Amino acid sequence: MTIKEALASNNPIDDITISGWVRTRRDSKGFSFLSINDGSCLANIQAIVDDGIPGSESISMATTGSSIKLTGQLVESPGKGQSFEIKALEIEVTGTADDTYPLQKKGHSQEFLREIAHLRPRSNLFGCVFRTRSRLAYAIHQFFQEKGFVYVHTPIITASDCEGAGEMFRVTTLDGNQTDKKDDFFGKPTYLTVSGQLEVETFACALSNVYTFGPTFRAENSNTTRHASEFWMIEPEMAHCDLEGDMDLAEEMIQYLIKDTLQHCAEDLELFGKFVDKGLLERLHSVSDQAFQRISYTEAVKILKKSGMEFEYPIEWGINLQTEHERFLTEEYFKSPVTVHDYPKSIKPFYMRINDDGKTSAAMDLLVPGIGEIIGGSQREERLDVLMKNMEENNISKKDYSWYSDLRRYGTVPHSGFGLGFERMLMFVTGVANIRDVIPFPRTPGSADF
RNA sequence: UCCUGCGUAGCUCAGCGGUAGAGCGGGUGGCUGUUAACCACUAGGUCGUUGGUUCGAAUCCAACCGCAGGAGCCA
Repeated sequence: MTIKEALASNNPIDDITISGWVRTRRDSKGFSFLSINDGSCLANIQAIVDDGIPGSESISMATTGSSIKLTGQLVESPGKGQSFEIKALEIEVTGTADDTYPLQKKGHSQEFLREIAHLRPRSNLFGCVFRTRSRLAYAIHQFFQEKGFVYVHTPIITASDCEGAGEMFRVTTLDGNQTDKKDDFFGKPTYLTVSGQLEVETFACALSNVYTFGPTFRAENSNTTRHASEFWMIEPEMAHCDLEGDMDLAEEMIQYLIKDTLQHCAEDLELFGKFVDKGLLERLHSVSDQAFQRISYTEAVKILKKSGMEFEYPIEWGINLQTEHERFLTEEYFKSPVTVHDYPKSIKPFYMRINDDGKTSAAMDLLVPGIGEIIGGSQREERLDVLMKNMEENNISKKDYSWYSDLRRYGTVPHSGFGLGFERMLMFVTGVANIRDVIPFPRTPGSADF
């Protein structure tokens, strides 16, 4: 039985077996108390082990970090702090942990725990983070599946080196002496994907509503709390959908995910609210209940200009919003998530649909307090002639991307989609400020341990 | 990649030119239905690395390495 199940019981249980890892042991003359955790939930279960029961001679080996198996009874606890506890009838120390075990009863810094990423899931904080991560992934599938979206697995190895964005990781079997790319495994240069969007568009133009959810790789040398070289991304793509519908879906999804987490990860969120981010629960409730703000890029620039704020980078129509601008909009001006739409076309990639004004693209970014951009999306250019012109202007090879323009050549439809950074969403939901602390084994420039 | 800060015991940190310290954790003993238990005793350190200044460097300077935060890029 898991500890979660045992603790959920309202009645004594005559015969119970639990297995887990010792968090603390408190010895008395004649008996010992153990706090045991198995990761099924945040809470530990307390066990009392009397001297003389089978296995009790090994109680001194049940140190912090060791693994044990207990058989006994679940009984009402005479002590304060827990309603039920286990009265052990038999104990077995499955695996010992000597005094080099790095986790202590006391709290550790997140920096230290990052260095022992193989043991940090045994800490309260990281147990909560990774249980929440699992539930959030499940909720994402549930959200799309309930709406009839089809889950598409786009390739991880790709020859599309474009989107204008991001440095890519080369995938190659060439050794140092071979230089001819024709000798490489795929006969041409290949990379790890930076986005499944272009490929998933082909499925949207067949199955209508689709989504991807998979790993994504960026070889950018970015060193921030919200960038990783390997992360997970969700990319829905909808046929017969314009930018308006795209923004509707993005906002509905964010609210759905927050509500789901509030409902199913209450115990974990309570810990985040207590130790990570005091305002977390209040913010999550307000975000899940209130309508999001929605403004055009042009309006955003006006607001920033009129704000009277001294920005390090003065805002001007035509340049991208800087982090400081985004933070001002979402954290100070609106104090809520903000969707900014219709950006200048010059700062957006070739596949985004050009608006009728000829100056802006049907693009949108969803900004949230504390993190900034959590979603980036657009309506795609569905007109063949306009797309070809965009490709020319952006120096995109028409030959390499003929399969992409074919979608406009054969039965083209208006379609839209966006990308949600999974870890950024998890950061928003948990209040954890560093992306390295919401990924089991984070990969960042200069660091790929474990 | 740029800017800033920080590397002292297993962990968190104090010391900031003159004999390396505390709390927690570990070990030993005691004690109690205990709750980050309590009490006593105890072990534990090339002060990130290399070089320089100085009679003398954990302390001042430089370079390098590592980590963190901010910026750019983005999700």
